[in-house]
Amino acid sequence: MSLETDIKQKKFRNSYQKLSINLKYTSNWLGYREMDLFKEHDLTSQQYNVLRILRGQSCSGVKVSDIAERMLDKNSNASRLIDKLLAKNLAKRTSCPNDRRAVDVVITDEGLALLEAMEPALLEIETSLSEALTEQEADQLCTLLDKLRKSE
Amino acid sequence: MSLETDIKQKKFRNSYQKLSINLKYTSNWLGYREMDLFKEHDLTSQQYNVLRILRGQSCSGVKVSDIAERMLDKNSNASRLIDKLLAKNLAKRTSCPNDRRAVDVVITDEGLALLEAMEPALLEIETSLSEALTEQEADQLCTLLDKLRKSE
DNA sequence: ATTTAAATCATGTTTCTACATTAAATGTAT
DNA sequence: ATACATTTAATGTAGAAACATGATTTAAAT
Repeated sequence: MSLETDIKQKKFRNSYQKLSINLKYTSNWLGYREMDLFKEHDLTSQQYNVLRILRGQSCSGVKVSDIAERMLDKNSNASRLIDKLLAKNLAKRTSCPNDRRAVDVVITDEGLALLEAMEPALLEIETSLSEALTEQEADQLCTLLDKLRKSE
Repeated sequence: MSLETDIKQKKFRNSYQKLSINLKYTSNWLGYREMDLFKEHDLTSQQYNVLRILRGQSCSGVKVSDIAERMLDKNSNASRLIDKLLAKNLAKRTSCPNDRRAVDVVITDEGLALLEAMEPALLEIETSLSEALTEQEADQLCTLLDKLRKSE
């Protein structure tokens, strides 16, 4: 369905307003698809996001402030998100010896296993996207999104 | 900045994973820009979204269920959002005579005036987007987003 | 050395979201 | 007409997010 019929709005002020609305709508649309999967594993999408970041640095551990910086949703409270992961044994905190303000967070084996377990379903979502867009189109979309963010 | 440097992730599983992340990241990026404006007028982006929907049907009024259906964020509690707008005199409820279950919501003059007052700043954001993308590119991006949502 | 500022993370509080439940009105079939 | 299901909106509640503040450690300035 086109955006117009989806949200029942016929006219837009200009191409950029339409783009803004479409971008948010499509991002939410995809978010809801993933959310079902996250819920099955008792994760929020933010918690998953943190786990993914931790896996990317699983050897060394990541400071809380670095996690916050890399998160897609900048306003999230990384400290509390990590509390949740801790409570589920998906991550662990280790105080950083050379800077006692900092806290290194590391993903546990259990956390890695959870990500592993979710992989097939995520791949399935990605495969379904590949039915709609060719790889070239997906790359092109990415390039346009990157370009959009260049504006001040 | 490219997505890779923004979120400090070098490698992606495939083009579609990268697209998923980029889509969410870019949507949030734009959302934050608008949020500042909304806050200045004591609105959340959801409340603004509802006001925009109401304006689109300002003559007739919109049922709560229709608002919920058209919202970008489907899970929002339209009923409570409307409470907030009511408390600020931006919308009013009128019970629907031919179906007493339904409640028609109408935007007030004050609501219309608020939208009017925000228009210049929103246009400014859109103008800044036009520095990054041509109109053709914006349309192309829209088309690709529509196409993406066709997948099941 | 002492003071000041900055960085880092945790916590308190308020508001919002997600989900289930309730309540009333309407539709439908017998 | 009655019974039962469905639609529509509001509310109760737990949990999460948003935002401000506080506590501790480090770095910088004088």
